[in-house]
Amino acid sequence: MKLFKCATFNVNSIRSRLHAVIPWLNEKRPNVLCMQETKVDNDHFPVEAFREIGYSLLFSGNKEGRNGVALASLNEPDHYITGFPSEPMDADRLLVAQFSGITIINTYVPQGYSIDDARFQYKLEWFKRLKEFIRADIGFNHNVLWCGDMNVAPTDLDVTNPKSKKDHVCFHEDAKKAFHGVVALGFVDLFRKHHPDEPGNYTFFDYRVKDAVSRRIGWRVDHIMVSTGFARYSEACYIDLGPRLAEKPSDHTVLVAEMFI
DNA sequence: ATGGTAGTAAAACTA
Repeated sequence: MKLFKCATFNVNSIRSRLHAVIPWLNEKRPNVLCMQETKVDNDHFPVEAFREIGYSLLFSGNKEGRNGVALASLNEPDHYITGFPSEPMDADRLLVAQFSGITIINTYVPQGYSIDDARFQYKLEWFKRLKEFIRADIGFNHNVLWCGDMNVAPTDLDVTNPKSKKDHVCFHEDAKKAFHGVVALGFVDLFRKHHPDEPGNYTFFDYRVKDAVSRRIGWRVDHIMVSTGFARYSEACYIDLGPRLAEKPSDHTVLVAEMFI
């Protein structure tokens, strides 16, 4: 049995976060790091900084400097896909990498803006499209890790003041239901498996809330969802605040899964 | 908190 470590991190601009990402990656050496909100187009992704410490890179951004997903890995993937099979492809939000025996799905789910906005309906639809994509094109005949910024806090344990957030796009009942629709395909929330009933564990702290981290005002919206069969082989799942200690941290934190393979 | 900050860019827009 070997350990396969997979991490996910919304970097909020990879070029502004290299100083925090590269030292962390070089110290912890996970097999895979999924990144979201890289905010860089494919011609300007800082691949060299990753290659210097022995990581291969997949990245899929856009020309507008928004969104963007990437995947750094110790081994080259056998195969990869960016975006959905049909329009709108959202290649800057979905990246799938196939390694021997493990499929990694890296998503940056649309935030939704406001529950009365068309972008919220787009978010709900996005989960439906993801569900169909996973069901039809990926399947569960092998080990699957679905990682990323899902922009959904699944339960009351996952936000600071649940009563005040019923109409928030990341906590509205419809958002939770859409998210759970994908989960119901056969995923386990790995952080919750290892930390059942434990409140106050957050992966996102709004820059606009003063001293959010020390006051524990945050959201658990970044997740590692593991196919049910594979979830039996987990060793640990934890939030790593390491990159938060750097100057100018991201508003998100790193989430790590350790799997026996 | 009907704020707040940080990122993209080069004035708003998104989170």
